[in-house]
Amino acid sequence: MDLFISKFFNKIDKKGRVSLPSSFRNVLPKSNRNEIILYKSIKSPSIEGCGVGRLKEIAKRINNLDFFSEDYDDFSTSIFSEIVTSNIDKEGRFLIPEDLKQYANIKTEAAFFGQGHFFQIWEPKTGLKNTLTSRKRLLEQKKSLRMILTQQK
Amino acid sequence: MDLFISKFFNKIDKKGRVSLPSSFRNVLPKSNRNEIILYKSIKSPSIEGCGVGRLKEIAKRINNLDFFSEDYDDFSTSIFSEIVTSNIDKEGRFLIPEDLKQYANIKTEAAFFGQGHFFQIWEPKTGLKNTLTSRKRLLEQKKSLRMILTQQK
DNA sequence: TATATACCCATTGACGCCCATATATTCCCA
DNA sequence: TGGGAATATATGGGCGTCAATGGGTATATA
Repeated sequence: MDLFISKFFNKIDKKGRVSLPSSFRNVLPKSNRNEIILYKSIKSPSIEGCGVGRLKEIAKRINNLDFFSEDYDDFSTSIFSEIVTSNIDKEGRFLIPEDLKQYANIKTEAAFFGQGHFFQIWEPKTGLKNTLTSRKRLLEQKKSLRMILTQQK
Repeated sequence: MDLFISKFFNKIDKKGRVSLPSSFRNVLPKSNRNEIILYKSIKSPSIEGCGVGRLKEIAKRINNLDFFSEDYDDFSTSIFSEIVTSNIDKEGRFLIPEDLKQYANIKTEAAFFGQGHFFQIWEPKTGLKNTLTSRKRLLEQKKSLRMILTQQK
């Protein structure tokens, strides 16, 4: 499986380490399994993460913008300076930078939610609450959801 | 990782030395890890820096501007004539020239912001303020930011 | 000679690597 | 097919290494 799916709840130890769920580790390319990138989610108080390969794609896209435009700086600043890399140790653990933990209000436990091509890290209670409201929103538009689910390609 | 990413806040000591963040040093080519170039940013009160190899890329981008426009001369002059080189010592530190420090209003601490193929050095508070306004501008065009971050190839 | 800069050494704290354990899962063989 | 062994995962902790920082001294340059 090459997608981040399912959810996991792991503890953060005294040193600040937390295990990246094993199934998530397996999504990372064999060529670079010991590094991930993390950044603040735009839409929610959570951290988003994925393999570094994605970053290179992003870099390429930004590089194609007009170098002397204001947009270039905005993208470049908001993305490159806000993204951090984190190394995964031999046991599959990594460190979440302090400011990101604060942003997501994460203290002693982290909830990992698969999102397909990336994943989110939440404070457990907040994350669970979010899945509920998220699902509720979907059910309120059940009709369109059914359309998507049953639609044939 | 071969990109300047994330942000770091380092102190400037009595001798004027400041550590180039370790991860930034690793971006510099192994062949020339003890020299960087610095110049005043055109768009903000900050210093931009990169490895000397990047000079060619800068030249190319300026060359792509309309040769007979006013911009051409202005950019060309403001950038090339202002570029300085700085040596990195054995401990990974370098000196920021006095006029550049003044331009960016840097006193005792420097904030390094990754920008992909180059980096910026800011007075910490000013730099943080800039990331906020920059992000705000982008959120006003949320769609385009999401495109860059989540778009699949 | 005075000032600036490079090299050397030292300190501190953070992080990576190694080893250990407990629990869960898979595998294998009788 | 049941049970035990091997394996994998999450978690805890010791310790060495490296990054950031401070300062002394030599060297160079004006």
